[in-house]
Amino acid sequence: MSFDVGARLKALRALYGLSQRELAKRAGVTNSTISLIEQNRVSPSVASLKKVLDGMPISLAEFFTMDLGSENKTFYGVHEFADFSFGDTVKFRMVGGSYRDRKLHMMQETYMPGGDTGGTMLSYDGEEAGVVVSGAIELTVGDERRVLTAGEGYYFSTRMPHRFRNLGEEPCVLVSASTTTTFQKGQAATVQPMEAAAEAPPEDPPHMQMQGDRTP
DNA sequence: ACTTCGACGAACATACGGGG
DNA sequence: CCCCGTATGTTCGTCGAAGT
Repeated sequence: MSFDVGARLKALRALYGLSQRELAKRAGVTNSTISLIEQNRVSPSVASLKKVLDGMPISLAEFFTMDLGSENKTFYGVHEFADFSFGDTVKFRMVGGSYRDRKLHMMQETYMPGGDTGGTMLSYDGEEAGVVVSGAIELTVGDERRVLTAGEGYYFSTRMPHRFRNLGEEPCVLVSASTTTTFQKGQAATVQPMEAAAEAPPEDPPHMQMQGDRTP
């Protein structure tokens, strides 16, 4: 993938003044997992990366869009979406990634055959709805599970543990919208530029309001 | 159609060497 | 001695091929 997940994670970890062990402890993973991700020697799943980021006050969406600046433009061309992917099988394109104080999270999601948000079910505040554009996707929400095909849709509370998987043989494309920003635990963070992190980690980590429970 | 088995990758536990 | 990041070996789950 083109996005350097490892480098960004490393910079963010430095930004918040955390060691690999400290972040691992907060996230509930091992330090070696953090190390492997930072070296780009593994391609973490959506669920795994979210779990790691739970150790810091930053969402998945912010993780991928924090370098896009901030501008309230209205129209977005094909090449003006925020692209991020997980391995080679799950790709997201978000419109308005750079929109200031964004309240809505609108994405075009592509799941290649075998594409999976991860074995660990996702769960966070908010609601999400979507429509399958092409292909088929298996959606598990709580105890419910269904394969949705083109033209079908879904709407659920993202507090419910959920998972997307493409069990078919052709890519699945869907368009989704969620309240706040998907994968987000709090409001938009004020994150300092990556250069600042590399040069001198701030004494006070960027502040953001948290909604979920979190160990200090 | 179903089961078995091997390959593969993610994640884990642990050990190692470097730097203060 | 402690903390750090990295390396290594192991476990586990998934997937596809082969056999019944």
